[in-house]
Amino acid sequence: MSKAPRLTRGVVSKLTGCNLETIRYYEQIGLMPPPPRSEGGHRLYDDNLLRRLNFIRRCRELGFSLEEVRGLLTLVDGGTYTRGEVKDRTVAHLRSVRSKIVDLKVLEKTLKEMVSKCVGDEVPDCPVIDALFRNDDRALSRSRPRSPIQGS
Amino acid sequence: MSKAPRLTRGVVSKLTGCNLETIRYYEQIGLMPPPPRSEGGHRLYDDNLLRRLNFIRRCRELGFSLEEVRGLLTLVDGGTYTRGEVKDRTVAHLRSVRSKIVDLKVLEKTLKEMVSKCVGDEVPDCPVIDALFRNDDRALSRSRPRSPIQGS
DNA sequence: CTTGAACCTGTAGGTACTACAGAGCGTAGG
DNA sequence: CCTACGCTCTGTAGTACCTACAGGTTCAAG
Repeated sequence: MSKAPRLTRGVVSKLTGCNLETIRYYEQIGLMPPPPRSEGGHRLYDDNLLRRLNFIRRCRELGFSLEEVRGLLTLVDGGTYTRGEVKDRTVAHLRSVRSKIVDLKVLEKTLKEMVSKCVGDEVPDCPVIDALFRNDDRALSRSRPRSPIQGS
Repeated sequence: MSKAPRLTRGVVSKLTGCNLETIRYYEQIGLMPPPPRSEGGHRLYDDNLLRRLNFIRRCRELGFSLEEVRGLLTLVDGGTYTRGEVKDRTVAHLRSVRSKIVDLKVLEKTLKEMVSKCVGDEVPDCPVIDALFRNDDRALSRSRPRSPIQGS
């Protein structure tokens, strides 16, 4: 029998890549529920909480603000929303997710081209991104998320 | 003949969706070069600067930290890097871009399923994201960007 | 030439972490 | 059982990245 490792804050931090202190912060602001504690008061997480934290962390890395993440989590948690509200919010999130995918694919394409050009002898002092991300249609309809991810 | 609109800070702000003050901030920290000024000292941008700001803004929305954006811009600006450095950095960026795309696609799929379930009568108080983003292979190799986008 | 919107600078405030100090818990080794 | 050392606890201060405001100047429409 493999013994299950105690999911303490430090372990969870390593497993998720989330900074140790940030875990406590997310609990403070109510993104993570307060976990059960040991006799002596140490936090003890479980798989559900681990997945939740993973979800939060990845959303942050994808440029969603804490409030947006909260919104997504509330959808999942089954909050006090009506059918219509849930659907509207989900559709809105879906739109912004798709917009991000589009932008990332453009960036991917550009970087890929840069790499292939770098095979040659010279740094192709490329004005590539100049051609990129011109100011297109979406200018006035952009979603403007607020989100930092400070790193360790 | 269509008259070209003067690209003042306010106009640029509206065109890019970037907060008025943030434009000045990016100039302060050297992400945007100081633009030419009018007689009276007002900033006057051009298409290049507009594209650059657009690029920065979108990168931020995609969860890249300011330092990562700076890195990307330096590649483009043709900095003082050697061939090898340029390539290594580009490949690294490419990897993180692809990782983001993967995550976003998972999220897209989940949200899509939620929407389709919302057609019915009930809010399907879905534990969907529970199954999502489990703690997979990448746990220890994650890139941990720092990035906020505060909103308007 | 007036007048109000847009811009200027400097500075203070806000969000989202991140690090530190000083004390307590927990467990492996003796 | 006891010690020792690492991990965790709390509160608080500091950092990164904006965002808003105050008090004054410029610009352009009328």
